[in-house]
Amino acid sequence: MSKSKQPTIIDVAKEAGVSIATVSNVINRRKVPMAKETIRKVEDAVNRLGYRRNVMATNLSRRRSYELGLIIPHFGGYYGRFAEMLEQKVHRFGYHLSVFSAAGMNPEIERRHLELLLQRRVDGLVSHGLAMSMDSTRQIVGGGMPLVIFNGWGWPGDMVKLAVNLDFAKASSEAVRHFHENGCRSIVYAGRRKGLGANEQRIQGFTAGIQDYARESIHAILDVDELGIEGTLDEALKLSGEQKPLGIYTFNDALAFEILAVCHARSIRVPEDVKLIGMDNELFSKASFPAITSFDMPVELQTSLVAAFLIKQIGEELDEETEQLLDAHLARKKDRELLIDLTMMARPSTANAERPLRSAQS
Amino acid sequence: MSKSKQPTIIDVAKEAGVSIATVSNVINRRKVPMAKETIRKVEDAVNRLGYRRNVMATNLSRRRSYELGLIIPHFGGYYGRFAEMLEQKVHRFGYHLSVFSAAGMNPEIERRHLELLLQRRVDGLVSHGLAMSMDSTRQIVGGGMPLVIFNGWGWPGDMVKLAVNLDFAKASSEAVRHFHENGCRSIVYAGRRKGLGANEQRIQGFTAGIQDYARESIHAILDVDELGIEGTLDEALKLSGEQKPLGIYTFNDALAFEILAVCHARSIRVPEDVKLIGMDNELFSKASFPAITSFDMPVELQTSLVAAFLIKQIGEELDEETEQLLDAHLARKKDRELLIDLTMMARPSTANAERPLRSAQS
DNA sequence: CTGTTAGCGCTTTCAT
DNA sequence: ATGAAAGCGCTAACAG
Repeated sequence: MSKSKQPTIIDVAKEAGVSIATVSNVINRRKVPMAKETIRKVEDAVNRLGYRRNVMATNLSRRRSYELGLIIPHFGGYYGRFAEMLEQKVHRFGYHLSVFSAAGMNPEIERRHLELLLQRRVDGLVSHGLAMSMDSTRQIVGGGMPLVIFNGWGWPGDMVKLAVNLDFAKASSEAVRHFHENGCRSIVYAGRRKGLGANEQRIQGFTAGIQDYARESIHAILDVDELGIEGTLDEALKLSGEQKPLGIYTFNDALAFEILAVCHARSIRVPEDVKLIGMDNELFSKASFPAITSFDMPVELQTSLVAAFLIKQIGEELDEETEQLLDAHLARKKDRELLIDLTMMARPSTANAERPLRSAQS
Repeated sequence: MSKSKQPTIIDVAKEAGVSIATVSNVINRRKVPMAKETIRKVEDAVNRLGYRRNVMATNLSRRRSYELGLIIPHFGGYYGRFAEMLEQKVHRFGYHLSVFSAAGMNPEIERRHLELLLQRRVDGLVSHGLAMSMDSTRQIVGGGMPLVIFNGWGWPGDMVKLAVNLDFAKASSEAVRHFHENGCRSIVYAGRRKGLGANEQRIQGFTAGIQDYARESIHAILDVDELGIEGTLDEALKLSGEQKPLGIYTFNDALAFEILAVCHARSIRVPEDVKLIGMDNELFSKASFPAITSFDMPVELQTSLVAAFLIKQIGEELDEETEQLLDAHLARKKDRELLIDLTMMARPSTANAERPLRSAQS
């Protein structure tokens, strides 16, 4: 047939008895007027030959890749869901999403992925706040690459146009209130230093929450990376003394879960003696015993906003609906940061005999 | 400076005062002899301009993409780890991996991803056994695309050259034995119909295990999709009658975990009354209370084999070490299927007062 | 409505 | 050791 394996646009043109320009036109469904008959002929030829356009040639010619890159720390839990949703969102605008996992923030792998993305000439980038180094970012953005960060704090305004962040601070404050309302007389935050910005947001919100709702309670901020699981629990217990019940708000569900296991092992009653609140609303927090109160992350909304903003920044038109959604949120952004509320899922781990559960259930 | 944004090889050539062919040569570190001075000049120019080669042009010219595609049902747990590891493996051979999640086996999304992969002219494909339809597969493989399946059963030999599968059947048989050795007098398998091939492998191994090790015990195969979690437990309990303890082997850890929660809620003692074995060795199975016995999946080995075979099929040379690894395993493949052993992680959920834990711990 | 043609940025003979 | 030139497959003016 032809030289290489797959048929090209030339083969199709020949088969259909038209020029390659015409083939290109019908393939791309351009707005140029074409004879119905011609369209049919071309489509027939395409099917007969099993023609499939070569994206590399297309993009080279168009000087656009219609590809967006996403860099996340790993594929698990929230990030995996985020990637999946974002892919769907950008697809609506005709873009494809290339997802890269930094394999646990390995900087070398991160650089490699970033480099590849750039060599691919992606039209835009979205990155988790921790996945990219300041250096890489500055260089890239300086080169004019549209970029939006999610869950990133402390980025200089000249580098990042917009960060779409989950409001961990607010959620943390709510966690304190929830503990307080459910009778906790001592409250601690068990954080992860390596959670970096996300951890700091929680600390900030926790502190504010204590001020606002539970100033008189015993409270503390503990570092699990330093104390270990058991050590953290020991310390919390020691601090609380007779001031029970003790509320422990953790960096994430995984941590809450581990603490719960230790409680079980030591016959510490949850929620009677210790109440637990996690973060992420992982499946196991719902299915554990007792089920753990947690915060649900509105991935749907977050990815919608990220996609909308990025697409717009690239210079594409948004549909009416998306435009409005974006505007509505952009209106209340402060300082290049868009905050998205988390939803508390109250569950038995914070139940109180005298009070029914409040907030969203599951 | 130049017309569009990014500098091209032409700009570099101009800057270095050489021809583009020369630039191409030094960039690709070809074996052709070049003057040291020339190399230096070119590299300087590259750095000065911040040149970054355009992959689309490169690939178009080479008529190869050096890109491999991976299709998985979703990014969670095992699959996410698989993707991450495979990416590293193929990178050693100079290939890049594009990962696509079929978003829970949505066939429309699957087709879209597949189509894109083909339009990108990937050099090879690896797919989860369930992620691709027979139709797509036949068409693609017929077109000469190298493909390797992992965890797929029942693929006709004309379509799939090799399937690299985890030996769920063997593991399931071991689970039965483990239950039996730890005193279970009734044993059930709680499966998921929608687990398809993977579920059938488990059923097959479970049945064989009963024959081999526990013929006299009460046993049954239950379908959780039909009975629900509670229903499954009820049924298992009813069947077992006075024949305690009851061993429940589940399709995966998530399921075991849910059953455990119900046991807690009903004050059924684990492992005294009910013993549990899961599959996947998820983090929460290790951290739950009691920790759940499970099977660890050797993702490292599996991805190594998948990568090695695929790369070889593409026609690339393997290094000595990889070649040997592949040969060693290929030697004991039967019928286009390569089986990989899982490792049991015995934990308290199957503990027996009279017997210490056996097998690998954690 | 359809065809001609000039690129897109890079690789790869083949000369020199 | 280096360069000229012919593509790779497709898009997008621009003519007709």
